[in-house]
Amino acid sequence: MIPINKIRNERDRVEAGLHKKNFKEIHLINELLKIDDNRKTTQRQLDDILSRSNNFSKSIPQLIKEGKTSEAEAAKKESASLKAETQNLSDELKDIERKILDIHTQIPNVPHENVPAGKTPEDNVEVRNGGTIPNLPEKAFPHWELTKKYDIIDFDLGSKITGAGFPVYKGKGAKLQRALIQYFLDKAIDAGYLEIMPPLMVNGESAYATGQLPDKEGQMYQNQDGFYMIPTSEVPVTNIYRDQVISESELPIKMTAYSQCFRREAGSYGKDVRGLNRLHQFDKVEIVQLVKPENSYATLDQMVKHIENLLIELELPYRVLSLCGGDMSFASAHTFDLEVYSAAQKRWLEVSSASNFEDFQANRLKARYKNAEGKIELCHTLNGSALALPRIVAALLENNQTESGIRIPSVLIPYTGFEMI
RNA sequence: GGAGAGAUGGCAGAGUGGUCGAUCGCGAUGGUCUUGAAAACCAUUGACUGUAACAGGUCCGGGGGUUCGAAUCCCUCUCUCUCCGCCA
Repeated sequence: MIPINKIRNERDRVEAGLHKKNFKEIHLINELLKIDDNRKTTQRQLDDILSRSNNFSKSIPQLIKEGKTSEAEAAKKESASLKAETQNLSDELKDIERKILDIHTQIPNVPHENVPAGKTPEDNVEVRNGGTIPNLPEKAFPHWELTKKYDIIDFDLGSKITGAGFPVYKGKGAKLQRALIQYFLDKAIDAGYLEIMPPLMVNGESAYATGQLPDKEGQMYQNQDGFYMIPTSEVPVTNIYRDQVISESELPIKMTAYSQCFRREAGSYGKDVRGLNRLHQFDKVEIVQLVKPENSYATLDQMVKHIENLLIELELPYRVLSLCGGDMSFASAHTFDLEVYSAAQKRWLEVSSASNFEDFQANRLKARYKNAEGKIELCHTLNGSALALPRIVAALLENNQTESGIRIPSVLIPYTGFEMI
């Protein structure tokens, strides 16, 4: 949520930004500010009555001590009748606060000024690319055939055991998963991230704090205890700092986590979901940072470079996209997507998304720090996939296929223990 | 799952109906002293809301109740600890 004071003080900039994000309900800004004004006046009325009631209450012990029983009784009556007056006001206030929250949670974050304008993925801007797209022979196989040919990932078996989108990794397929996870974690740890192994289920408060609730409820699996299976480790990891005030010297906080991720992906269909392209359960290594506001964009660049370097070392052709306003997620102020080219499918696959949420997520999380002057401010939060496995595997299998098998990039060989599948 | 005990400021830990937003200690910050540091001593030190700044209001795990007044009494939920049961 955008801090309300920010909306108040920089209203033009906020509205222009929301427009860029293709947000249709700009009128909500006006409603929010109006109802917040209402909140303040109601709060003041209530506080005033409470204050008077408190004064009567406080005088009672003294009056009793002095033996002024009838005056004490009168004070009790005064206080009680004032208290009765507060009932309506405090109900009203609760109602107002509910409305504020309801409106507030519908307003997305404001994009950074460098975010390109646009509404659809076609409007995203390629900022750079790297690697070379391999020239595969005409009869090159898409990964879902390669996985069958070498018997390394079994989609049908997963369907039998659970359902579509829950593949079974076997033999070298399983080893390749572990190798990638280990490699990604090692690189993140080398870059100064603290490894976290979080719970794979979270409660509603956590899901709310990072913004999965209320709008993305349908995307998560929920169990009979009301817990949600995490769609990304961003949720539990970022929630470590929920309701925390940390000291400035602790920043930046850098955390990385491997986890399996669970997404219902209701409504997906067709070639987009074939093979490894879209799964209900998948593996991902995530990087998360909490930083001082003035450093957050330098941090975003640094995170994108980190992810990019992984793709370079894996020898995959990639491109970095700056997402346009309309294609960015609700909470993001600036997002870079990294895509790799899957040579047999002849398409780009998103393998990472790195975002700066500025103070939007921190405001909901209440993740704050105390600066040098002792003032409490919101942190900026960022996260990125480094990396999500399935599409990396898809591209590796397709791009590296040869007559004699699938070549493992050299950086992974120490982890896999084999050079070919 | 059953029985009992508990949850208070960064930590530790008092407080069982009336100036308690909360004693003391540790920690942290500033200062004195010192070449510097340690020690010692002095001072400051919870959050949210609100105001131009004061004032005011709210918060003692969450929610509700009793009362003029609740950290303190009652109900409820969550979590932690001890014992029993079950178990990778």
